[in-house]
Amino acid sequence: MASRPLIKPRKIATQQRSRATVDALVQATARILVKEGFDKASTNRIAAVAGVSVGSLYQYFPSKEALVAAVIERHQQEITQMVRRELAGVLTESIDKAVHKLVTVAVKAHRVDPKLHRVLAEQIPRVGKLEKLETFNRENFALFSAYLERHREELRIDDLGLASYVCVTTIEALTHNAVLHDSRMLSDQTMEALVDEAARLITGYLKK
Amino acid sequence: MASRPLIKPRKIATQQRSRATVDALVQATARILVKEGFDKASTNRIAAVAGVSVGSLYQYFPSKEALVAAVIERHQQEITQMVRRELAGVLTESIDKAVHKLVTVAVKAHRVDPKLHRVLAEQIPRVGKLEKLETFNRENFALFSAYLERHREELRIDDLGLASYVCVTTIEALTHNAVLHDSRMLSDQTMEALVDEAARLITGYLKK
Amino acid sequence: MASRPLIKPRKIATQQRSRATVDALVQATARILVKEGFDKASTNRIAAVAGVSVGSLYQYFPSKEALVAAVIERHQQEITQMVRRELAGVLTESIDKAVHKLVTVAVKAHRVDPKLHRVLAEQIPRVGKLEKLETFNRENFALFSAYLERHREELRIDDLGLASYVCVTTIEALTHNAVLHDSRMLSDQTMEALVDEAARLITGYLKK
Amino acid sequence: MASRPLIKPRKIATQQRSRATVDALVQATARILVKEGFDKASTNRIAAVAGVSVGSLYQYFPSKEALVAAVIERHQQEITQMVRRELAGVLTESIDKAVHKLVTVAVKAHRVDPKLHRVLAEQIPRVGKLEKLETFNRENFALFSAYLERHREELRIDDLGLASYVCVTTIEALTHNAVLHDSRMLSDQTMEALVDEAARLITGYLKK
DNA sequence: TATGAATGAGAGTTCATTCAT
DNA sequence: GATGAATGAACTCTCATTCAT
Repeated sequence: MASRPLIKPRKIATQQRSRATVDALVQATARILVKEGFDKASTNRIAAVAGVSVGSLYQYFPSKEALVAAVIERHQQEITQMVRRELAGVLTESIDKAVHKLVTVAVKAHRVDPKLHRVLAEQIPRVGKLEKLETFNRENFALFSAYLERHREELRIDDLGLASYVCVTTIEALTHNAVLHDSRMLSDQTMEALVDEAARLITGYLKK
Repeated sequence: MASRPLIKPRKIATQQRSRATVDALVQATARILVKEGFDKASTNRIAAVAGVSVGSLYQYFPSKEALVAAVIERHQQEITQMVRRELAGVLTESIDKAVHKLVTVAVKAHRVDPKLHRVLAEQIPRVGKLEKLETFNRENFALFSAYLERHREELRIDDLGLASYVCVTTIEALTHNAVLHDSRMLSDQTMEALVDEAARLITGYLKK
Repeated sequence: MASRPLIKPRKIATQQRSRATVDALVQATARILVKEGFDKASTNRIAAVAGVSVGSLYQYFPSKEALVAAVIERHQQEITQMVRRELAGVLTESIDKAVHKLVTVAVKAHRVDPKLHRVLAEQIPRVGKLEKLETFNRENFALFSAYLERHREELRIDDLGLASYVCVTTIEALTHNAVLHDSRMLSDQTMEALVDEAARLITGYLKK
Repeated sequence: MASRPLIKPRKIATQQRSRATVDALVQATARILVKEGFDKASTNRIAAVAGVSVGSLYQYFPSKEALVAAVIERHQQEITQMVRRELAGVLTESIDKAVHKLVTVAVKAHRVDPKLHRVLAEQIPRVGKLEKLETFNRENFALFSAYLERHREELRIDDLGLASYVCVTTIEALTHNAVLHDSRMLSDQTMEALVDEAARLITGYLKK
């Protein structure tokens, strides 16, 4: 994008190419997963869709598992970034607002790529190094703990870790199921209602 | 057709043998799933562990999928029976008691065969006719709705279906995760604490 | 059919039952072959359709091959009987008439059970003891030879065996193909034309 | 893309390897069919005999059926090429000569690979996309029709299609049976006699 | 004798992975 | 590096046949 000198180090060109190949592979994998399901996502097929050879695939990913892991990670990161963005400044907000925002963001997180999310959640066997898909847990657990810590005196909390666990797990479950399974039946209106209910559930639990 | 005392009809002998084979197969499947994971559960291996031939397997189960489905169903039924037993009479109990009981039962349900439950939840690709594992949903959803209906005036409920969804999903998620993932870290004491917290969460949500 | 004494020897009853079972099996085989093809004709399926157990099937037929052979033989015999009936007295007829009758009968023979005939001809691998399906050959070869012998002086024949071979093979081929493959396209009228042509072919060849 | 002398494009090297594999597979199939019959021609066995892996087999042939089809096609093409070569110029020849040549060629066609021809004709179930083996029909039907058309005035023909059908079918049947079944008994001398008889049969039928 | 549950060799096929080019 | 042909273990499933009841 910036003006470039006439000679670029080959290494960078190479790295760019590598990067492009890796991206293409991850994207192809995600695409096949969404469109045809895990069963159809063979390495040969992935390579073909990515426009590279199987050999190249194995140049960049040591196994099929690693490829799927990359898809999961990429998806996770997209979500994490979005959540971080949306939740900036939440620490200083009131409980009601904060919790409502949290739930809203959780819904939004599941809507980043719901089809992919569903496939990852339902079709990928959690075996080997393939971790559980955690939309709203790891990083957000910390965030939530921090919030609780900060507002501790306003809240009715004994065990902070336990409370965080309860809240984060609950929000994750409610929004995950709502978005990924019942979304056809759920109008935006009902979704709002659900968000409100979930917020009330958590708020009631936390407040003194 | 004539009365033949002392001699059992062949059909029963037959049914017994069949039944034994079917049982052996389902058990073998569950055992392999637990001990070695879904990947290792090939039809030949299952038959071998069951002590029958692959042919017999396919005499009773049209596909590998059907076998796994049978394992799921059997597990589901064990849980359902236990839940039914434990929850008899819950309809007439107070909210506090009822909800506490519900959460306690949910924990117990996940402890029926936690290893199997975990494999079923995490390693079985939800593809084809293989439904989601629902420990605490379908039948219990109805039960919960009935409870809420009955105690409606004592409660703060707008949308009964929505409230049921929120409660059932929440209890399921909290207990599922606690039992199946963090159980190593969770002492019985902490578990009790969790149950209390979950109960408080739900109770606070429902009460006026 | 005749009036029967009150007591029949059990052996006969048994024989009748056996006979009935055998018939049922052969019929079931033929039926499955016609309706679903050779691939679907497994011994278990045949037994089921015949209303007996696989065990019984093997009581009467040592192998699947034997069963198919029985179907072929039964079909062959039906044809042979029909041909014999229709061709009685042909020996004394004139060449024109005799040959025309022969061709007509050949067509009729292929129409005894054309669907079965086609399956037997096309789907049954001629392996082991399974012979070629010969509608119009073995017995009729002899008959034809006899005719030629008898009318030798009217005919232009060097090698009687060779002439028989030529005629019988030709008639068989022309009628077989016409009836079994092109019968949809062939109107009765065209069929008649074909019969006439075939007759002319053979007659021209035989006559001085 | 640039001209690269002395270096063959990779594609060709690749194509050569592929081609060799495909050839080996088709040859192996034919060999097994001839030597051991259709029953023994399993895909694994074919691959083994071809000196490649089953995986390679399925890289080039989508099914066992496709492999057999390839053998049939290859055989058919060999025959077709031979027939075309031998029959060049037949259109302008006299009836006697033309018909005699035709029959002679038909015999020769069946002698291209008689054992294979026999297996293909007798053991391959005509199921799915596997067509009838037609040594002397499709293309030659057209050729024969053309001949009759051209010589129509010299001949006694009403229905040209019908006449072609009669002649082609007859020649095919006579030579097929003679070469493939009775060839042990048939000396070259008898074979010549048969050819003469067949030619006389057809000629007599066509001539005015 | 009839039954049908049980057998198990073997079929066709797939696919993650390797490696010569 | 990139290619893609080749690999082959492993899988699901079938079916002619046997044999305990």
